[in-house]
Amino acid sequence: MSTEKEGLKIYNSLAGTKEKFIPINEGFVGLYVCGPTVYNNVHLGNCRTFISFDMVYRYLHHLGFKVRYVRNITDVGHLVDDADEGEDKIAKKARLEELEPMEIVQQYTLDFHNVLEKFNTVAPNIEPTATGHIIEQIEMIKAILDNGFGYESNGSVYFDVEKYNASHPYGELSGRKIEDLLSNTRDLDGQDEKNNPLDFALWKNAAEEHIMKWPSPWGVGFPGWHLECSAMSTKYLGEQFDIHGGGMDLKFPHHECEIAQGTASNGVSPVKYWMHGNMLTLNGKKMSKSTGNSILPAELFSGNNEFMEKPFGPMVVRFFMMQAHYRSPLDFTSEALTAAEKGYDKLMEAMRSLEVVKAGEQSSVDVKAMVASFYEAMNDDFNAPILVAKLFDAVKYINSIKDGNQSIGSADLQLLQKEMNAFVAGVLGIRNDSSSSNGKLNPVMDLVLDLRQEARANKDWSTSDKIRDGLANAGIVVKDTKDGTSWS
RNA sequence: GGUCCUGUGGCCGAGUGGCUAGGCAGAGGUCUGCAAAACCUCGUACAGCGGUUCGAAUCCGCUCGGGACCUCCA
Repeated sequence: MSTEKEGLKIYNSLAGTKEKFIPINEGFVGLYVCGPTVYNNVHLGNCRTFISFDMVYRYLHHLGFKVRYVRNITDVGHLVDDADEGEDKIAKKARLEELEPMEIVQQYTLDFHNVLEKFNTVAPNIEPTATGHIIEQIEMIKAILDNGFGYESNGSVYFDVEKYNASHPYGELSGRKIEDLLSNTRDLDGQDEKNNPLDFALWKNAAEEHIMKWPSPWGVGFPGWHLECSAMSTKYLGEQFDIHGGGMDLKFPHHECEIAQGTASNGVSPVKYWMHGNMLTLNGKKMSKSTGNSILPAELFSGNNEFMEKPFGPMVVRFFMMQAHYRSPLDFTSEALTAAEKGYDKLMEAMRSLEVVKAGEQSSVDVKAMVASFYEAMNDDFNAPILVAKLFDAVKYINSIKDGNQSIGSADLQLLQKEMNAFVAGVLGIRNDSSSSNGKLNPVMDLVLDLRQEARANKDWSTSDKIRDGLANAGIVVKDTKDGTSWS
């Protein structure tokens, strides 16, 4: 396993190229992923990012790294827009629904966990909330002020981008130049507090009627959005850690600001490898609630939506996502999902066959090379679609063994079983969702198929077909193979 | 308007300067009482136009189309 660990390459957004992954502390990985702002149900686009980084986490873990995986919950500070009176997203939703802000937070945090559980994602090791780290955020602001990269204005504190840029490149992650940013700045009302439109809030002064507010050295207020990730990643992963992930749309300004905040407070760039997942589109267009072009996971699973011809299970959706690279855009259509569903069924069927297939004298295929190709694919910047292709090579091999056209030695069979399970269930996070594991149904099916077998032995085709058609109507497919009859 | 990404066979999607992933769909075949499944065979695709090269879909330029960010967004 250690040799595979050496070969991992990661596309680093900061460098714009694939780089060999060298952890700061050998054998350990610090991984931070920007979590959701819990003011609404997560939609499928949000889920893609979390599923992508779940795969990243799973593979790192599989390689034998001890990973500390931190993913935050944003429950304060995320403003609706950038104007000074911009409303907090949580507070706005609370006002609209006449609920306490923390009721909103609770409701949508539960929804988020529930949905991710359905997608079989592994829970992060630490899931900190912004409201739980106000003190850490205040401390970080102090450090930034002490180092001369921030200023106070009317009870708010802003980050001085221009001053920072004089000594550090602001925009290095997103490839922006401060001059371009300045010339493109849109006029927003009520930005008198800032020295410069590019400056971003570290602490915002809160008005009397504001519900979510805390005392600070600068008065009563609440923390800026970008700050929470910096404060919490520093607290749990250190001033500099290995991997920071998030959606592409967070690259600017959010991640750019995190680099600036970390550097301004701690003196070091906070992250070694920046990873960005690409967007999920629906019928060719970006998912967006405002235009109605979005779909919630629950609507997808139930089939209660206007976009899909039928319901799709979470594992089919996950498999579909794994067939595309995390850095590529992916388009979600009914047709593509239907195709993915068949591929998923085929893979699951082969996984079952792999458990019952018999070992022979020797292998007709180089199984070690096959397994090596799994690692090779994933080591190349987590190339899950290539891995899936390689897994289907194995599927073909397994089916051929079953048909007696190929053979496998017992040591190789054990190896293949172990690695296939590790990659399908462990790394890709794909589990068998089919109903065939229903314990109560199994003895009934054994009986029914036994009766059908008797009829077939007597060449009583009308009876055997009646059973088969009846089962088909109930959604159960019967397959006659050389080794007997199976169903699913 | 600015910055950047992208355009692959019927569909979805990898990848590479020359050795032509994979899934789904389609055609033919083997097996089967018939099906289903499985297996075998079949598609010479890389937006368009130029250029570099012995050779490009892969590099460069332009044109057209799609997308992201620049303002909240996974």
